[in-house]
Amino acid sequence: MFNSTAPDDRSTIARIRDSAIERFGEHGFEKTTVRKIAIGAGVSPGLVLHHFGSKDGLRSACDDYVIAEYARVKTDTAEAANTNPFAAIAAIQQDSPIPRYLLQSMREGSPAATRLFDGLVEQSVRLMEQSVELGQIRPSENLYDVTVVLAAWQFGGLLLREHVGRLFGVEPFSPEMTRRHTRAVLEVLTHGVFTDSRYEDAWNQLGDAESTHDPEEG
Amino acid sequence: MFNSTAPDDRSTIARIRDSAIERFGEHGFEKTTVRKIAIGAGVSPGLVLHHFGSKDGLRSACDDYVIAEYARVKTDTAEAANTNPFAAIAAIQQDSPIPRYLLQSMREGSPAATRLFDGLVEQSVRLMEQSVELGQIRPSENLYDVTVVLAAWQFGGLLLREHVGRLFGVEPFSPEMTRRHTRAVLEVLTHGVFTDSRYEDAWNQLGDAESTHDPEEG
DNA sequence: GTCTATATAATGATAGAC
DNA sequence: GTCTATCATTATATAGAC
Repeated sequence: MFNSTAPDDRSTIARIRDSAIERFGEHGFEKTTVRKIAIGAGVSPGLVLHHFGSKDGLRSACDDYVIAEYARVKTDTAEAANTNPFAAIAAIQQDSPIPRYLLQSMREGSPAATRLFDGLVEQSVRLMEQSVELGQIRPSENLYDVTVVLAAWQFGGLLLREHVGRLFGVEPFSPEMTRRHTRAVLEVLTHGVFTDSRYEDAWNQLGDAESTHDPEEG
Repeated sequence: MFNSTAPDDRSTIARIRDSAIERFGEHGFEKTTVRKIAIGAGVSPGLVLHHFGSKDGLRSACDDYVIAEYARVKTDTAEAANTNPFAAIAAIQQDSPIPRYLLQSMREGSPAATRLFDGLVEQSVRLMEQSVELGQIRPSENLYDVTVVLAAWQFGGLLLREHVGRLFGVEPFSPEMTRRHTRAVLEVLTHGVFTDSRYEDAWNQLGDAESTHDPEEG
């Protein structure tokens, strides 16, 4: 899905960029050195800087490429995204360089992360609204907030997949992991976890009481 | 809650440790230098290494201290945790050095993060089981998996609070942020987001079909 | 315990030959 | 375009004086 380019016809610049994406995604920006990237691409360290100006320039080029590539794949699978509101980030869940890079960006808070997160939420909001009209998603007065929280949960869960895998006793990217994770997620998103609305009611009453005292807050 | 020690009676070692906790939590381990820690503690860089052996030794000492301190505070607020299953990590949600350090550890995947996450899940599992017996939490065949996922969501949402705050249009630690975030979370955990169980049913049927073919998987 | 001075290693970046 | 050689900086860590 993310490896459409054959290894032979890649230009030197493309090889450097791919080597950087792989290492930035695996070990993060700080711990990845220009030398290691050069070795991975089979070139000298000087050439890396010659082509991209600086390490930051290289990162920037990687950001652009990865986001464009992600958008391309996402468009290709748009049909699936339109039938299931949570399939939108399915492409990012697999264990390959581009999803890893995006997840690492999110972890490090790099500029690409903001673009990615905002873009995903924007799309999810549209899908949620459509799904409400189609009767698939429960209507809500706070649909936007709910969508943002769901997006944060999705990415956050991905960020902590090593921990989840460890506690499940399975490999973080194994089919077994996906199976159990999806089952638990669907259960919560279908039924919630509380037996009744006592916590929600208590919270709403708290908000009402506060706004009675001070309409500006609450 | 986390600043019970007066500034005057702190030993030099304690001041160095606190300076390190503050900077590791704020900018991460990699980007924090021994020099900056020394400046923050008002000592020379040499003294930092003299007392803790190495930067890694210092990190380890910070891990131990922070986890112990977190456990202490958590014990102090154990009553709250016993009445609401999601108050268990309330202490970590505030904007002070120890929670920030723990969150940063989680982000960087340091050893402390594993200890923290596992400990939190272990406690949450007990609370969930109690809450099911008390009729507050919906019974589930996959209660453990659900608990792990909820823990990952909680931490993950915290990790991405900058993004959530930006999309909410509020400061990441403001009362407004807490209000809207809690409201959205309670809504999802109370009602779920789907109008019916079509997705869950589809998934379960998929699992049944697979296990008919191969009982080892599915 | 605490400091200054320094060793040592690694990094991003540059210069110039080919 | 690509390399080798090198610079300047910065980092952790150590040695020894007080």
